[in-house]
Amino acid sequence: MYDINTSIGFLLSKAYQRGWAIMREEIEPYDLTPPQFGLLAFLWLQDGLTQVELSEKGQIDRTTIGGLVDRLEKIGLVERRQHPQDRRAYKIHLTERGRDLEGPLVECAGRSVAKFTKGLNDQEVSELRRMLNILREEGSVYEMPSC
Amino acid sequence: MYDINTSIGFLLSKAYQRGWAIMREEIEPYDLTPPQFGLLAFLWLQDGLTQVELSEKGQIDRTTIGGLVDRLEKIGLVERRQHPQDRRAYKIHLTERGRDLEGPLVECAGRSVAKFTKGLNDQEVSELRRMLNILREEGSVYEMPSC
DNA sequence: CAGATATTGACAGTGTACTGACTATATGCA
DNA sequence: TGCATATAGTCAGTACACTGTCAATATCTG
Repeated sequence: MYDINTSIGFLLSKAYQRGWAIMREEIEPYDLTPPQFGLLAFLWLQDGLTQVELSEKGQIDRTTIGGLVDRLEKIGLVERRQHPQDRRAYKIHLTERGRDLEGPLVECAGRSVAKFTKGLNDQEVSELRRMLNILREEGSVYEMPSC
Repeated sequence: MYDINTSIGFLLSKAYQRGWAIMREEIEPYDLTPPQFGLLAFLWLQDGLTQVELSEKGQIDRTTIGGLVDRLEKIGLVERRQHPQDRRAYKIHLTERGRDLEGPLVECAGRSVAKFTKGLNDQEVSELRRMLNILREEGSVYEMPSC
């Protein structure tokens, strides 16, 4: 008999939802959601990416990026600037406020992860990270690593 | 420096999305989505639950259940029946077709998990299941197990 | 029994995620 | 150069997932 309660997919979705909710609560004071935080985090690593570049790095659909940028632009954390070489594209830039938020938001993220993984020790978290990294890949990355 | 690419939350969301997409593709012929499959799976275990009961078992918001039931009802896999003791509530029942789909859909689920976890061995999958079970809990379950 | 309180489900609104179609612009090739 | 093709971003549509609110109905308490 099939018991969904032990299904990997079901457990994954519930763990994901709990993590999302914990993070959401932590960054609530900044009026942000976890995906919005994620997009900011990619810009902290490298500013001035186009929406397609953000989409590729973040493995997020193009149309979803559009909405995320809209909302972050509205609250003044990023801005769209014309791409100098490509008139179809925008370059997404952090505003000063967007840059300044890196410190406090990274602290929020730290607290969220701590709360979320309270039931696991450090070695288990590393192991989890390793397995999730395998699961998120399309497979092709590992199928022909040396060709 | 904060690198979101190694963040548990980020990896979790990407693994979840890939799992969702694989399952979606597998059950596409039945015009179902993974959450709809999940709801059916709870009814295969126990038919005739109310929306609140489904919501609790599946850890899904009440309002989300409403929409899922709407869609499953529309394609004729479940039906709402009046609760005999409580005029506020419905009992959600599988139709014959909803029951008959258990076999083929469980096979789809098996294929999906196999494809999804191809990069992990059986022992790793067990370990993953154990960790996800810890992560999805609110914590309170384990804080006072014997009080 | 009557009034306070809780519960069931619906609805509106927001945000994420994806599909498919579309416009505008770049690019590659004959 | 000029046409076919590809790419960047948007929009419309669908489905989750959650919040907050509301009406109808149960239940608890005095």
